[in-house]
Amino acid sequence: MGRQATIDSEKLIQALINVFRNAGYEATSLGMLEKATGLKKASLYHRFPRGKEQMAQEVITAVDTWMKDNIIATLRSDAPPAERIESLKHSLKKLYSNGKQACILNTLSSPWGSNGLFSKEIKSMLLAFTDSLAGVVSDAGYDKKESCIRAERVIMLLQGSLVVSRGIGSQRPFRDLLNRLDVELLN
Amino acid sequence: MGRQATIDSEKLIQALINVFRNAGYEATSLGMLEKATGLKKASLYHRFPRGKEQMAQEVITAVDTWMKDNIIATLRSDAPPAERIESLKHSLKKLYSNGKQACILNTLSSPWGSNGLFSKEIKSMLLAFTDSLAGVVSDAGYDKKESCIRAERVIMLLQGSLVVSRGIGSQRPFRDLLNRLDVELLN
DNA sequence: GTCTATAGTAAGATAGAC
DNA sequence: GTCTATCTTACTATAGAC
Repeated sequence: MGRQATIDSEKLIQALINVFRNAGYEATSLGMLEKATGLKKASLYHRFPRGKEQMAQEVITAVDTWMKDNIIATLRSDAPPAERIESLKHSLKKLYSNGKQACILNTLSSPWGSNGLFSKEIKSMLLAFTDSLAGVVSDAGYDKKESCIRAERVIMLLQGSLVVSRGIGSQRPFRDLLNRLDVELLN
Repeated sequence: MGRQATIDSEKLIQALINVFRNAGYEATSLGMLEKATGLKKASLYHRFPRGKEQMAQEVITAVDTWMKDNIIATLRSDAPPAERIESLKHSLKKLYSNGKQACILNTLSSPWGSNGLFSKEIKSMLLAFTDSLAGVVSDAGYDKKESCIRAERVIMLLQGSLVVSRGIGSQRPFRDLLNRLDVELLN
């Protein structure tokens, strides 16, 4: 066996996620990634030979996996709708540090018609989230069309609450939304 | 009189706005600004001696003025609430090119606790927008607390619809929200 | 697997001619 | 007021020692 890694890939990818989602792709420098991971540039290139672009790609992939394993899977479980929503609340609270962290789907998204590096993954995650959430509303007795409207509205409220929370420097909008989640969906 | 400017400051600032709001501050390069304005670096420095930072500052100021003169002033007029909302609809449609353009309050905002360059202005604009919108709801007969909740909710829906529209590459979420604006505010 | 050192490139910013 | 040319710095990326 060769030398041990000074940071396991789990913690490593988590450090990378935190930089990219707060700064966005272009604003993220290797210097920031060095500081966040405790690894020097050359070491980062050893693990990610294609550099910054590869790091961002693996970050997006890790987020996608986390979303599927946690958010989506729970929303598609066979628990009662109210329970699934309660579970979603806790996942979102954790994911966004109760409103202090931006959403990476927002900060890594690119301008219209620019074929951004992560456009495909971002679109796919937003649609999967909306679709699985609509399923919960549908299971609670609403028809398909109304379920889709409510699900998409809650996704917009979620993204908007993070934008507003960051903009005014208060976690309140995000926290308030979480407390109203069930009402917004099932009322 | 000296030589004439090849681009008047009105068009110039508009070109700068379009770059900054689509790319964000860090990702915006002088090269992009050269292309968008048709002016060379040195000419941009002639008009904005403190460079990129000053350009972004004047961009934010211009947006702030536009918001006050259009959105806020209209929302605070003495027209019937339904008319003011209808007017808001058209302002937003124009401001965001019917959902194709991101909101500069989102793309220029900085991570939590980072004392971003534009934090003060962004917060002030979000609060003024929310407050004036709450006034409309209040004039329609709702009590103060409920008016604030509805106003903030619509601001979040607006920001969220722009995030989702960009994320999935469709103007539909933004357009749908505009069509439901009056319902969301006045029920 | 991690590091120091360095090459190469792009960005922000300035000087001076016209 | 705008330009070309240049300076300086910061960043991405690589080479090679340990």
